[in-house]
Amino acid sequence: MAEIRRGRPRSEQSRRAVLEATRDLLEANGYDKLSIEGIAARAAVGKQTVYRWWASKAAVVADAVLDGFIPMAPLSLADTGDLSADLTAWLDQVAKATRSNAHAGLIRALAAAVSTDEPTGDRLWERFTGPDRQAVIERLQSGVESGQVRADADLAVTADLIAGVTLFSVMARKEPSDDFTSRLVPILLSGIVPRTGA
Amino acid sequence: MAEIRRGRPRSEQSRRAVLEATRDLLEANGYDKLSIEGIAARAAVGKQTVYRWWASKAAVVADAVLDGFIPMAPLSLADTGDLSADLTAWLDQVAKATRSNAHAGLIRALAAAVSTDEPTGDRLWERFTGPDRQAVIERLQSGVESGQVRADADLAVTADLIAGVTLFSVMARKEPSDDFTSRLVPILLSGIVPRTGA
Amino acid sequence: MAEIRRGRPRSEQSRRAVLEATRDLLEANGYDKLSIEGIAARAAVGKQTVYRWWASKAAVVADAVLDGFIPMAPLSLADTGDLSADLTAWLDQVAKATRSNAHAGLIRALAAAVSTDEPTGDRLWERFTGPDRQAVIERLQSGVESGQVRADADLAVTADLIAGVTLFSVMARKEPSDDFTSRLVPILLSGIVPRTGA
Amino acid sequence: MAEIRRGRPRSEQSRRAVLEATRDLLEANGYDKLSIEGIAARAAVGKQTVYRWWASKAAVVADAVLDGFIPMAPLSLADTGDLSADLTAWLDQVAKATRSNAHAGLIRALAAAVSTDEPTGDRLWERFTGPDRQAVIERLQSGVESGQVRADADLAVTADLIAGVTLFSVMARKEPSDDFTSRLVPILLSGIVPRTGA
DNA sequence: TCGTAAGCGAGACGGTACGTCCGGTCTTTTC
DNA sequence: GAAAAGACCGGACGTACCGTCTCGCTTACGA
Repeated sequence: MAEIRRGRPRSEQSRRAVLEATRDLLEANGYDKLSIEGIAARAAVGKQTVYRWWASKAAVVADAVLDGFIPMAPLSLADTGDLSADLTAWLDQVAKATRSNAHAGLIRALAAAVSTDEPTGDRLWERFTGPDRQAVIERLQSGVESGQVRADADLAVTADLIAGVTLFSVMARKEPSDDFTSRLVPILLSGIVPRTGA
Repeated sequence: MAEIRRGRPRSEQSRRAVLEATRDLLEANGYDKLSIEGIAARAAVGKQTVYRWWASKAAVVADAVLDGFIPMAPLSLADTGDLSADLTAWLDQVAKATRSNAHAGLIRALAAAVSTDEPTGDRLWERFTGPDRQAVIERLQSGVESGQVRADADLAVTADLIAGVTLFSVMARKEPSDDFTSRLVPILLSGIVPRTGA
Repeated sequence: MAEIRRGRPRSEQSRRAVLEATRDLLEANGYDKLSIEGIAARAAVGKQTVYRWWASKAAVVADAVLDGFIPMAPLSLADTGDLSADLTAWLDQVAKATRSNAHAGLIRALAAAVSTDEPTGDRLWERFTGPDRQAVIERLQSGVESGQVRADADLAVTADLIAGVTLFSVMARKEPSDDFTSRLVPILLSGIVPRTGA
Repeated sequence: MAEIRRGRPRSEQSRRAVLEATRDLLEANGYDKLSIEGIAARAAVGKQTVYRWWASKAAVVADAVLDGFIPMAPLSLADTGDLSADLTAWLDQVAKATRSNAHAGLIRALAAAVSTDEPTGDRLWERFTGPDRQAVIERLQSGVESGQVRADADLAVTADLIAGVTLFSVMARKEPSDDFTSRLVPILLSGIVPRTGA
């Protein structure tokens, strides 16, 4: 069942070195000053070794992110029972994280990467936005069970709204007004709370 | 008031040639295969002439967009009196426009440009997202006057939600489900319609 | 007496494959587009197998020549008793052979190889020029015995003159004048014929 | 009449720097460790500047030789009236020069260059062997006038013999026997001296 | 009307990075 | 222990652009 490979096996050490170099250089200089040549040099690895395993700069960055070399702090979406408070707290966390220069730059870098390299972009995008989106959906689902969200609410669309507005404000480099989150949550929730009227 | 300039005045013909070349090459090969060298060559213009008037590739692209050399079809947000129908129609238009390969590529290109060049990016972003955002806000305001939207509704946040979810789906390269728009509008509206309950 | 070797014996088949690949590629692309990597690939042989047995590109080429994979037609220097006619005939043969594109290229390749790799170059040079040089000396010696060449003639120097002028005209890519050979032989002979004067 | 050149003119300083770097590196490491990359680096010149003006490594070397950056000591062929003595002296000079490691390496380098790059090779070869060959022919011609060489002697073929045997001994890396020159000259001369016999 | 001050196309300059090829070496499994 | 396979580091290849710098040539304005 296992694929039998002949010849010298891939060096795990080189793989790590490349990914670590990518992380360091990305932090230091940003995505578009990142170069394969520079990565190889810092990793003390032949350029060919990079080209052998990754198709593009975006692909290297994607692996660096996906394999956890570039820590994108996982933001926990608590479930205290109070959906509004939980969402507000989480969005404040997100706002804070994305406004930090390091992360905002990285996110824009990933946006550029996504723009440039289709297949890798897709993989990166999915892995990058997927888990958080899933967490949001699950929290909303929990809200359904506790009666804070009505049963037929469109959770997926709501999650996309949240992801979208977050992306938008990062890309726009907007200094968010302090109350942006607190203004946002009610609007989001009003789409999914149990109907109050007749 | 007007700055008096000595010496030979700037050639309008060269300016047009550069912007047209940019448009053609951007359409043909995409943003990151676009090069100043290539633009100058196709415009039959000295490289220095480009560098004299524009600070970066993103700046040239921005001018090409802003001066209408790259036609971003202006999408009209009608005011028929039925806010829900108007928004749905407009979002369908947007969805169609942004899914066309040409426009989606351009949008992602602009996203990359925004990521890369801060001051130009801001100008580009504002001019690019501003008018549509303004149109949405005005239509919502008209809804306030007609009583379809409550007076204290947070129009700006709602407009950002719309812009965000649109950007998000373009970047994600998602083929939108046919009913995405029709699922989206009720959620958006529920945040701003007059309160039905007590 | 014979060296007893342990382990798997050297593969004669690989040796032949390498030498044949060398011959083919040398014919096709010339000496300096020849690469060890290319030889190994065409011979379906590991690179290491080449490196195990040959020290350099020149060494492989040398073996290919010496083992007859690259046919350098052996030119026969007849002994009809007429030294002048024999030498003329032989030099005409040599001229014809060396002027053919295939052989001229090969000879220049060998010259380059000799320049590059000292020990192999020497071996190659000796084996390559030696036999013909020896044949010339023997024919001249036979001339001594028949009285056409005087006893104290300097046969070695004469042979070097012949080899030199041949190499020179190949390297110079000169199209030889038709009568070059017939002009050359009298001069060569005049240095070694029996003295006519007092 | 004069070619009107537009744009920035070629930098003479860069040209000199390249040729000087070539000379230095060639002396230091020999022809096949010479690299365009290395030349450009040492000359503090962009690689493209080298590629813009020279087609190959051989071409750079050729220009370096032809423009006198690589001094090939011009060997003077005196005319004392004694042809035999003059030739012997000159050949001793040549032997000494070509046996010095620096020169022998360079000559073999040029041979390799000639082998590799046809048009440049031809130019190089002609300029390199031409003047000496011409000097020999003129000295022989002078011998004709003084009666030491007979009028119908084949001076061109004799000059080729001399050049050939010189090239041959350099390529063969032969340590020349001390008396090689003194054995060579009589043979060469016997082909062209006035006939002594009937 | 003439000089001085830009702007212009052209194109060479020193550089950086590209993506590829090859040189030698090393490390597997297979024979 | 040799062989095929194939990854490793290193380094040069030749190309594409970067942003800068001269050139000779307009094209304006002000003295």
